[in-house]
Amino acid sequence: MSAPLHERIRAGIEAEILSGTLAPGARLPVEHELMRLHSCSRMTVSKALSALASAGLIERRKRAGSFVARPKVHAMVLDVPDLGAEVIGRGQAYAYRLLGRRMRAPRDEEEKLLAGKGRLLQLDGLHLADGMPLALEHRLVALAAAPEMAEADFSAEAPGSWLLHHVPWTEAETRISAVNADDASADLLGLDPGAALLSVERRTWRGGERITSVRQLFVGSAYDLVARFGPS
Amino acid sequence: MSAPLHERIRAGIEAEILSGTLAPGARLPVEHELMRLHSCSRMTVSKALSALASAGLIERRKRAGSFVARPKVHAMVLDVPDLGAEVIGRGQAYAYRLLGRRMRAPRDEEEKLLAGKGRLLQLDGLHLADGMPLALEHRLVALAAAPEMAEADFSAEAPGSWLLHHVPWTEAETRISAVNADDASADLLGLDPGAALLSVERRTWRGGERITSVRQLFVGSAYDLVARFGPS
DNA sequence: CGATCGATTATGTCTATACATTATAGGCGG
DNA sequence: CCGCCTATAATGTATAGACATAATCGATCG
Repeated sequence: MSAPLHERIRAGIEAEILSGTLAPGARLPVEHELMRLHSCSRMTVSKALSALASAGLIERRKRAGSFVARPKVHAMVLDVPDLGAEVIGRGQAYAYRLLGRRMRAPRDEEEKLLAGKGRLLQLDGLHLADGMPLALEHRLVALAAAPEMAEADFSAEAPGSWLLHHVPWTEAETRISAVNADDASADLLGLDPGAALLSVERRTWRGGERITSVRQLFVGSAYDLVARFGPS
Repeated sequence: MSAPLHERIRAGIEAEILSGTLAPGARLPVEHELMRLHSCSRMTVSKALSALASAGLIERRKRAGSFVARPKVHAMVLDVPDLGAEVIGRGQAYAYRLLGRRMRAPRDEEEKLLAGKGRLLQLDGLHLADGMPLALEHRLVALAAAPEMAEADFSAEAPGSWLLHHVPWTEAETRISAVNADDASADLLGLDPGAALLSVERRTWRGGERITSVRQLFVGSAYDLVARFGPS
């Protein structure tokens, strides 16, 4: 019942926008009007409007007033799951099987950029759900950014999960595409060659420094990425 | 040079967090300390801290102080592009070719849910970039939510773009997966049967009312979805 | 010794006011 | 009629203070 006043004002205007009562492009009451409506000070309505503005719902223009933003390119929220947690959350047994582990020097420009001054740790593995192959993972880690990783044991915890808990990223970029399985991948995943795979490539940074680069190949029929937008 | 004071304070603390100077869990100076440091009022530092808190970078606890949040970043931002704008942005020519258009009654439970009290408009089409097939689109629109759409002309503007500008959504859910092309789809996209396709299924709402449901099949090798997280 | 309870300290909200900034509208001159 | 220019109306930033709220620490009492 007793949410803060600025929050109630914000929610009220948000509801009017989402319901369409306030159409895109519509001008909403000026701050002094809202002050009068809610019998409060200007700082309070300003706080409500600032929140709406930073959420992209309205646009504020000096001298002109505040307007409902025209919905441009919408953005959605894509969950970046810890794969293990995700599988267990679906009630399946999760396992990670390490297939290969090498420490080596960077081989090309892209890898040099990742490695920085140090060497690279290459980790190949298989994610399993209820014993069935779910995804094939090829990962490169910059040892300069995560030196402790050279000694880590990945029989219990997958590298992705280990990294998330020890060297969390602050920036990341994900590319999602579809590819046909080559013979080796198909064999490891227990599929026919040519089967459709969902490819998720992710590069992560921590304050400008590259941490890791990973490519996960999901069995197309066994995994969906889900993104959402809206009042959760 | 002269960014607002609260913004400079916010940026300063953000930088310390991202660089690791302030480690996760660390307590940061109390508001009165920051007031003294920057010779400003409490409202100003409070504004800076509020921004950091709403961005999830810090956690504020009464009586205890403010702490750098332990990073449990699970979400990234996925742009939902207007496909035409996206293609043109890459410097290619964009076209949409309507393949089929029918008005009909809902056929199953899922479609009934979408249609509401009205009928459905089914639109099948092909997105082209520089004359090459980019994606096959199968769309169902609830005419109850967008009656004007029955008369719209889709030779100039794709249905997705039309909808975005006329009946913008407020909630959406996207499922992304990979599938092998069936014979008909492969033929329309100019691919061999079995080629990997990126399947993007999206359902949208406007304040509780279903608007449209679309499945886009992208040529796997020609299109990447990109998601980002981090200080833009 | 342990549980409870109050004092203290931090954040949370709000007011009233002041001045800065900026885009617009409308007037004024050419 | 057009272009400049200024007054004005809106938001943006900041101050100082008041009271609310919540959690923690420590002291007191059973």
